[in-house]
Amino acid sequence: MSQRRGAKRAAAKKTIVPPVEEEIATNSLEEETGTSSEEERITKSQRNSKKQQKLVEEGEQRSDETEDGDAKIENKKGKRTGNRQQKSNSEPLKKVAKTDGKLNKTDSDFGSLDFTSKSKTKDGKPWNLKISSWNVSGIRALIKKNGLDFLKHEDPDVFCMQETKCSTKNLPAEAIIDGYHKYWCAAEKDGYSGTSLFSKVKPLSVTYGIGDKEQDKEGRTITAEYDKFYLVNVYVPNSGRGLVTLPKRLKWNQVLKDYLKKLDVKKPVILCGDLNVAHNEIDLTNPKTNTKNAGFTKEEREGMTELLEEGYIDSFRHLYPDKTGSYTFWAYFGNARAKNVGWRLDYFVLSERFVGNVCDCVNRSDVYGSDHCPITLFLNV
Amino acid sequence: MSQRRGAKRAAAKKTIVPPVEEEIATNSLEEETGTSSEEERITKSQRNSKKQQKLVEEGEQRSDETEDGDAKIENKKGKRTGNRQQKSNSEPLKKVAKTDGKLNKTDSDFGSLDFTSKSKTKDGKPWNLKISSWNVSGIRALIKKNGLDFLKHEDPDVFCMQETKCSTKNLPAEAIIDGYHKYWCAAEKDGYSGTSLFSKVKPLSVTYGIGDKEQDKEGRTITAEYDKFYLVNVYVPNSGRGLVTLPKRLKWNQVLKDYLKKLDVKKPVILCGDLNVAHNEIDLTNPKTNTKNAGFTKEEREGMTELLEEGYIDSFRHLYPDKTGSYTFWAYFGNARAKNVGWRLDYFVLSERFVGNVCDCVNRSDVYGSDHCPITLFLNV
DNA sequence: CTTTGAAGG
DNA sequence: CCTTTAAAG
Repeated sequence: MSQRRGAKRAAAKKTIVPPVEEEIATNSLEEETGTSSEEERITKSQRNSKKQQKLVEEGEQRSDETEDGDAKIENKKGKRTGNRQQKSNSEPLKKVAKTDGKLNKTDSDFGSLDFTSKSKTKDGKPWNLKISSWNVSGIRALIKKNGLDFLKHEDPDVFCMQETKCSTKNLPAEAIIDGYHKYWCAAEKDGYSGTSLFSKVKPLSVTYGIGDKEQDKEGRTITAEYDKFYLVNVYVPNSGRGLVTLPKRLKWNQVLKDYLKKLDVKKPVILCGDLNVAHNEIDLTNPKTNTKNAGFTKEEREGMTELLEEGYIDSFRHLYPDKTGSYTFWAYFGNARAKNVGWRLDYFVLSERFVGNVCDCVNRSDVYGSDHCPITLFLNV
Repeated sequence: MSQRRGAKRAAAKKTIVPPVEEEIATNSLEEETGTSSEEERITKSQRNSKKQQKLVEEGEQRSDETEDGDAKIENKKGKRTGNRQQKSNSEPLKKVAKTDGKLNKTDSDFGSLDFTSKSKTKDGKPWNLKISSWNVSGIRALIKKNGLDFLKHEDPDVFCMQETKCSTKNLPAEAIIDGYHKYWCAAEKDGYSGTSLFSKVKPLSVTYGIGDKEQDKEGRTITAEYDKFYLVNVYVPNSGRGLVTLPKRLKWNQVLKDYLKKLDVKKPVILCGDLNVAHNEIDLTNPKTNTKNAGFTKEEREGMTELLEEGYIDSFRHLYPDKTGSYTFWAYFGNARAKNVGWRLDYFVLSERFVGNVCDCVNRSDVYGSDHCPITLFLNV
């Protein structure tokens, strides 16, 4: 069953129009069926020039919402391979979270958290657009823990996920949140990586990947074009234990930088997601002992610096240059989260010329369900 | 923590002596340290002629019980391999069963079950020896479900397990049940197959395998020699989906038959365990639809027939020739157990000349925790 | 420590 | 459907 969304907004913002269709893509953007609406309409020709898009596929799938607003998706019977029964497409998850055996906290106390914000731009303009980003570390596990209840409370206009770890054909029905246009970008490899973007307003265009044949197999990037900016949702490759994939990661950094540069000449860019690097010593609890570990090597940190030098701002650090102990990731082991032994790996990085539009940027460290917490950006656009 | 055992015996039987040591073997029998006692003493020379025993191994391990009878075993720190933390040897299991998400029943209502028996031999002699056998489908999972509480209630003199799926070094402390001599036979492949034998009375000898180099890598057989008989605990190879391992299985049948023959010339044999075959149509719910499935092929059934023709008795069927609907295995899927759509795959097969010693043979179909249920043999010896 | 999928049942 | 492991984080 789809979630019912209890809107609860503090400041004024532009009206959101519900008419909706959904896009699910495994490393590719599928045809749209629904009609777009409102001011941010996009022409057919615009949408069809999907440069980065790669059409791979099997198991394609789409879902249109019903008139009463309840998400309903096709329920094809899974084909049998031998005796092994395959899960049907997007059935509700049958299992609930095994709260019993968990050693780490999984439940958020949403009732006691405050998601409101009266933040304004430097010029005093109130926020009217909210973007959230979350490395969910497996959307199916998150759903079992009721982690997507976050959306009921945060109610962002745009929601970006990383590490969904779910092929399109295995998406549970609970992932089809009502009221958003939904875009899925899965890795070729089942259960690995994967990103998703939910948007109340239909983007002018949505593309997948950063134009690198190899890297784009891993479902790491979704770009949504809006009237005033590009939003790029990324899950940057982890450099791995023993830094085995550091070379791949550094190459990715270069390709991403080039990719953003091309967008930035057209419109301001908002890059969000898990950048898999703590930029400076202030961005993690144990800088001294982690210089040889993935996420805090010299090379990764320099990559972040080089990116910013292209003309981007780390919005959180821009607003809170001296704030310590504010992280977005805590290892599952060692009771790290309870001790706030963490890393700031998730960012909203935006074009310098857009920084005047920023109202606030917060790390939702009290929201559980993953080893990362969500982050939220408040903008006036 | 080790289990405390609440003895509750209905009929008289010979006294059991507690002094205890333990043997844990990965495909091999380790040196004993404890002193054997009582009438069934075994000479050093006898014990050292372990013909079938194969000394492979790594990760050897032993445990001696403390004076107050509480099982205590060495707690070597797991060595680290890279960043990956290995579990320490035989620590108590930290996680409890995820009762939440289970679709199948896992808890036995021991309080309402009757494990007593007034059964007698044909000649009217009361039982004085009880042997239980259970394919536990993963001893660690069973323990999380408190499945070994079965022992507190059944309180057998000998307990045979199949599919322990646990290398010796990963055995949880809860597996070290007090009051038994314990023998473990694990497969070379971690988490696969594996058998165990617990005995209140120390066997005259214990050997592993059936004398086949290949087959004996899989930890499928433990033979315990007693004064009056041999007890052979087996986990017969499954023929697999699509019968891919049927040839291996048929070879196994031959080797086992030859192995038993050699024992049988010395003493009567009791073969117990998961024979992975439903012998006749009466032994499964759906004989018609399963003739091409592992466990009910012509070849497997004939293998069972050929074994019995060597001079053995299927004790359950001998006692209850027409009893229908009495099974020892139900597939986890399709709610099979609740519907009693099952198979009789677990047996006590014994030498014809020993059948006069049988008092009863029962399938404990109300004991949960595995896809098999325990079976229990009552004997007068 | 946790999430995936795979093999095996 | 369930239990194991391996790979990845």
